[in-house]
Amino acid sequence: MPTWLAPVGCWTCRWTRGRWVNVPRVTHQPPDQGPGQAPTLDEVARLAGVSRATASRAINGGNRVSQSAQTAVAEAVRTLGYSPNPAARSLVTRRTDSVALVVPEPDERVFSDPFFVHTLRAVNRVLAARDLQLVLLLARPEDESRMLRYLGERHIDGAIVVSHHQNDRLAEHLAALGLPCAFVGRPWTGEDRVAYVDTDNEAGSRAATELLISRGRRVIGHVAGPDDMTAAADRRAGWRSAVTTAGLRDDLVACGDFTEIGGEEATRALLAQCEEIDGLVVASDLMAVGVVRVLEAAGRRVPDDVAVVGYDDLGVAERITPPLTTIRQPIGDMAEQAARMLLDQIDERRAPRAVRVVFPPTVVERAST
Amino acid sequence: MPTWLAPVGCWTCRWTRGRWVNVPRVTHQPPDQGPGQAPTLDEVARLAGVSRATASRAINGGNRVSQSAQTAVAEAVRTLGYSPNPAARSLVTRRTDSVALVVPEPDERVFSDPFFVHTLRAVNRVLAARDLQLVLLLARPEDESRMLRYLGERHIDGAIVVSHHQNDRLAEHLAALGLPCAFVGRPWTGEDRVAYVDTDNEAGSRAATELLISRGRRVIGHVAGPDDMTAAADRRAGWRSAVTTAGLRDDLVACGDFTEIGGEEATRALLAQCEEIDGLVVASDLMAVGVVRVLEAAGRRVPDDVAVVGYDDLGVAERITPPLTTIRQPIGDMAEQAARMLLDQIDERRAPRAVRVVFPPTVVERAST
DNA sequence: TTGAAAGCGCTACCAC
DNA sequence: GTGGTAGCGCTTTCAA
Repeated sequence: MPTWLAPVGCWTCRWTRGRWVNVPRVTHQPPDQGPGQAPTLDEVARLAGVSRATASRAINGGNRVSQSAQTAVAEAVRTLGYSPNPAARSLVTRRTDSVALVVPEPDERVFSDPFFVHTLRAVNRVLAARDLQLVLLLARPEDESRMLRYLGERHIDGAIVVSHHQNDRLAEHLAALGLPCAFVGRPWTGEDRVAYVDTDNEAGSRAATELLISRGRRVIGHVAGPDDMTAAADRRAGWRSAVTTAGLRDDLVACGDFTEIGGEEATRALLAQCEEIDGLVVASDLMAVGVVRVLEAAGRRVPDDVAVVGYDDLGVAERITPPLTTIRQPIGDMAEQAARMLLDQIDERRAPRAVRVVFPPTVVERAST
Repeated sequence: MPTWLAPVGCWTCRWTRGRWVNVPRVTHQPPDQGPGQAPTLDEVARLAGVSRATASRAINGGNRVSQSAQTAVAEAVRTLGYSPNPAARSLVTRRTDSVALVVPEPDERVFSDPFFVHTLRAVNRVLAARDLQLVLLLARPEDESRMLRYLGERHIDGAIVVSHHQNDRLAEHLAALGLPCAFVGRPWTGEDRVAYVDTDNEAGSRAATELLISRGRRVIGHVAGPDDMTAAADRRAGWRSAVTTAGLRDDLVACGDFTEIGGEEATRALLAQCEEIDGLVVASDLMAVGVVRVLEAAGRRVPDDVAVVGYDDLGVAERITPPLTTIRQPIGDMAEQAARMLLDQIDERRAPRAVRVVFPPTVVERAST
């Protein structure tokens, strides 16, 4: 704690008119009603003049409850300001009505990449419709075990996993737990034990490369994503397959980390390796931003000297100069699909089924090729 | 669902070598152990040859438990793969060991603004140390009631609220619920009923403006944040106070929404209103990025023709060209402090106390002034 | 140091 | 339709 910070609850240090002044803390202590003993179902029932069982039924959908009882309970609920205790409820229903979105990434990246935002929104949309609460589980490598413990304790009814890496054995762990789950992006291992959605990254990247080839480019490099993600590996494979088939160089690869900075560094490396590069297939639009920046700093015009294709098409691609040709993956649809697959498992109350759904990528041509 | 998408669980549609092929779904159904009846404390106790009470004590810190019982229980826990049922536990302890981070914002903004990332990380750091789980509650205006319900049901032990707006009466609601909470940023109303941390936004903005004045700028505009946030209002007040004191124009204000686009639009408006502007005080660095972009597009050099000061200093400011002079607020410290204030309340198990802590802003000079 | 037993607040079964 | 009642899995007295 900075030394100038007064002890909480006594003084406030305020910077006013160029100097520090101490201001006595303003405390307005409300009539200390404590943590306000919440009303229980019992009290509701009593007030409504019915039994606990009837009150419970009335509150949960009102099956086999008379109109009069229904309204009496509703009235009692309102006057008491009652809301059911979720712990008690899930103790008996064995459902928590919440679902985790597991993101095994250091949090910086999560928030800089539009990929996550889109996923999150789509998932949230599906869940909200079912009145399920989404719990975001950001697990940096160091507290992976904490996360696994949380999942194992069944705080949640199921999990959606995105951006999963090679060394987190999440798919196996979740399968072993028998916890309903769905992956966005093919897992490295255990892919036959869990449900997942993916796009055909290899085909997308191959299409990107073939586009450059058809435009007459002959020295085509690849800015790849992190080695430990399947999407990155597949995209690299797609590029390689296309350049090999065309009889072009297949050694011009540099790895980035799906960030702008990563794209910059990879491009510098590639340029140092080979000056004749006239095309670049980049594994994400965010990296492509860095790629273009470095190319222009190096005096190469895009697309005249070097044509660039990105991947994702989540908004950045069309905002930069020049607007980026890219491969679109339907993230929203994918995430929605994953959410629905999860709900299916939860509803059937059984171990995950290894369903997989693969979405098609689309080439989106703009000005960078 | 797109028409090309095969029914889940039957076929997978895969784009291979330029055309669509249907691939039969690969299903590996693990021996259906159902949702794997989790072991209970009872079974642990039986296996360890002790009573449930002793097992419970052994698991929760091991007070008043013999060494032998302790190890026997530990052993049983391990072989059974036991983990306590959180619902049952919190039913009796009346604690859920999780805390909400409430963000009443449409989710796009949350993820594009580094402010949130920094807050999130700081809060997470404090909570993880205490083994509390953070639940991110993103509440767009339309499902605010859903969020309030969630809070009212006591799924969580307390809440940290950031980026709170004028019309969500969160402070009152939380105070009324008697739910422990801490705000990051002064709430509009109910500020005498809840604990909060803030920076002295008015002083910071005044300092920014005075810096421009001391550099000889005489026509100083302000790109303000959304009207319904206290930080924006305070920063606007700081600018106004400084320009008025100096006898300068105080009508050159345009509102943005704390995004780059918002900054662009506001700048265009200001430029249209007055061509002689030679200084701009901008309420956030993110907006300042847009401001600089529009200024340069309009042929004004920064800082030669127009000097610009931002606000936040969370990384963007130093990365753009020219590096931005800005006002730094210690977000990390603020969020940490808020988290600690919340933990204090939770530990004392009583209604929130209206403690407030105000942090100082700092002028950081770079190349834009 | 231990264990029996009393709940925590709720749902769901079953007999009425 | 309704209400009594048996738990859900755990912690926490309290008496031994």
